[in-house]
Amino acid sequence: MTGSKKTQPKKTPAEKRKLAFQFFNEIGIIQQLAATLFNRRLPEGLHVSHFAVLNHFVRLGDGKTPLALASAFQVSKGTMTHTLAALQGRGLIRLEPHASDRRSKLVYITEAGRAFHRQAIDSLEPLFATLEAELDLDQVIAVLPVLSQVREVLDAKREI
Amino acid sequence: MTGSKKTQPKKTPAEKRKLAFQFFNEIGIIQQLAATLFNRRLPEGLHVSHFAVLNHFVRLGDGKTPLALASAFQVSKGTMTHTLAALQGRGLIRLEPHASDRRSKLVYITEAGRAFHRQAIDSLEPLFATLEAELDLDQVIAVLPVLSQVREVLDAKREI
DNA sequence: TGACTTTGGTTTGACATCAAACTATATAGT
DNA sequence: ACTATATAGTTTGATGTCAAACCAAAGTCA
Repeated sequence: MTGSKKTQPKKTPAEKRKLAFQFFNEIGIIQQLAATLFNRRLPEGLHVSHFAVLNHFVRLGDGKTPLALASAFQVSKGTMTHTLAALQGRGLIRLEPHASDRRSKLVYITEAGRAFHRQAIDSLEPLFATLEAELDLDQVIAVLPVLSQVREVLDAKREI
Repeated sequence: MTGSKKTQPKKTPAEKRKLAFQFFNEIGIIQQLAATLFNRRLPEGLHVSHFAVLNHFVRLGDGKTPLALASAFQVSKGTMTHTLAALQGRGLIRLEPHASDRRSKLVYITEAGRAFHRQAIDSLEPLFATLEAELDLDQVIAVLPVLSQVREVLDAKREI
């Protein structure tokens, strides 16, 4: 036995490679499907990428520089400029000059931004509810550590 | 005990909800990081989406209609038209009229396409090798069934 | 058969994203 | 201090993607 609970035949390295590839394949598809469902539920003109920034602020605090955000989301500086402009245009964030570095800025979420975030979460509620009905949430949760590990390894590998 | 092997305190539904959300969060980040690394390794001007089509043909056979491909990749028809045009422009695929339905077409991979696919796989080799070195592949593989399940549920939910 | 509907694919207009060029400020080296 | 280099953010041009409008061939039904 190779440590697995199932009584499957031992896998060759090549088979493992293939399955690992399959892992990323599944990840990609899930992401694609989830993002689409997500986007559809998000209010007019708002994109997952916008929501992600607000979500980041709510979860981890605001007052970050655009560059820090770009790096956090693995997105180019230009893209972040664009995203922030959209959020600012809707009054969901506020950009302030950086006290000690006049090249830089600091980004804060506004009250409207928080409200919007809450609303977006709520609009996801029905989707989540049906997912819960059809999925074994405990299994999904059990998988989290592995995902975190993969994410960390990939994160360490990034080149930006 | 709630069925889990770990002796963690029982989770409330709200906590579970939050963790499930976290699941999609991790998925999104992994996808983002992996796609970026992928794209960087892919030869000039080629995109993961292009590679995905070739990969599909190699793994599952060619001779599919554009619509079938669009559906398989959860992408709009227009996007698929675009992707196929790019692939055809590089001579990696060949479009033929559909014998029995003159609205439709059939897409085939060319020899150049296969060669390209092989080359792309090879260029991914070093990346995969380092990933393997830093990850417990068996754990990653063990997670696949859950991912497949999630994918299926989401897939059933799609509205396109 | 002839009009209505459906369906496969393309086109169009909008937006997200990227990489690279650019501007303004900081920092370092002399 | 002065120049050279590095860094934060913006702008630009290209591409991927989407949704919706569009076109042509099928299919339907009366």
